[in-house]
Amino acid sequence: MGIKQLYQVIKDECPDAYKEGEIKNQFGRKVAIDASMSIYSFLIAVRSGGEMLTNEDGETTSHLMGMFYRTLRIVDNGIKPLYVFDGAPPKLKSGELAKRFQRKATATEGLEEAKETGTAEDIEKFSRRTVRVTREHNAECQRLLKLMGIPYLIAPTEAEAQCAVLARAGKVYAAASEDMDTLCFDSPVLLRHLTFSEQRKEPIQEIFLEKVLAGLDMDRKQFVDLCILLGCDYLDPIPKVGPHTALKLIREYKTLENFVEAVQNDPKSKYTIPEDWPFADARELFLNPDVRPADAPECEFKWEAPDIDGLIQFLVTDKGFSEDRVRAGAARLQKNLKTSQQARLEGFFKPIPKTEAEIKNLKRKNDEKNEEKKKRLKEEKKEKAKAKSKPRGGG
DNA sequence: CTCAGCCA
DNA sequence: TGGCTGAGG
Repeated sequence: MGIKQLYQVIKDECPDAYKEGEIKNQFGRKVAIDASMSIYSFLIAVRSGGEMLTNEDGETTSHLMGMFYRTLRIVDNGIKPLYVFDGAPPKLKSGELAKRFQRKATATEGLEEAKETGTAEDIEKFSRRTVRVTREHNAECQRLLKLMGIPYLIAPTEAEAQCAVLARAGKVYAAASEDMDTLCFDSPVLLRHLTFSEQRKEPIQEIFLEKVLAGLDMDRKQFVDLCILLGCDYLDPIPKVGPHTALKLIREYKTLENFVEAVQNDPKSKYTIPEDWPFADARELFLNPDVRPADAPECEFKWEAPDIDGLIQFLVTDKGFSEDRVRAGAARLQKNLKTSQQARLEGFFKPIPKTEAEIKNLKRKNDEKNEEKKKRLKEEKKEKAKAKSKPRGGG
């Protein structure tokens, strides 16, 4: 889910706050990945004939397939992934969870109905909506990662928030997520489309929080308020408030307190605050999430050699994977561990010293690029507006 | 989802 | 090489 429309706002308001590029540019970087979110998407996407993959005993293997091959691909690109699992859900989120549960219940009813009367596509559609990540999925993926030599940690509550802490502390370069929420948790850098960029033609987006804040001319608190207005996972959206209005409202009222008060004091206001709208709680969740500090012993992690025999036992013997493929995968892990050691020895990760003149030159080039980007976006916008504008409005 | 194999 | 398709478990 995430913050609806936030990317659009950033694109419009602060074009220098993000970069788009290839996965190769991420070589040598450590990134924190929300494991539970990934598992969810594997359960939905890794299917054959609409059904999840299973071993002979009927145990689901989609999550292991996805986790195994995606991690290999990331590692092949010289990226060092650290997976972060969700802990307990935060209290406020239980409201949202209840809603999801309800959706799941209705989807299950729908599934029964679809099985009676519907087409194969209907059945498939409903079956995808009922997906839930279980304790077992998480535990099995943790076992897999351990065998692959890939580090992971379990967050006290939300993985996204923990990823952000690690990025903020410099333990990883960025939090990798599709979810724009990560910026609200104060991750300095957010990587989007890290994985599906190669297969599809989409570029990797690299979003820089500092530049977002500068571009919007907001402090973090205002930014979080903006995101809540745009619509977050925790709260119902306010009708009639889209990206444009949300921005305008925060600029005008500065805080959600002021805005809500203004609406409630104005019987003719065109906005309606939902019945149960604990925005201060939601804000608190973003500003002070329950996380492990980055220097806690639980946040220690390192990349190790894969346990090949263990992988064969787990994936081949227990889960029915092809031995050749698993061995080939393990070899890729070993090979990349070596190349990254080599790169370190050769000083790849050391910052390259720059003279004053070089720095100045880089800055100038950067500014030029940003100007170009701004211009280009402006023109795109103009053309869009032209295409939209009606022949005559009257007046 | 990713991989492997095939074909332009 | 790169896009497409079917298999993977």
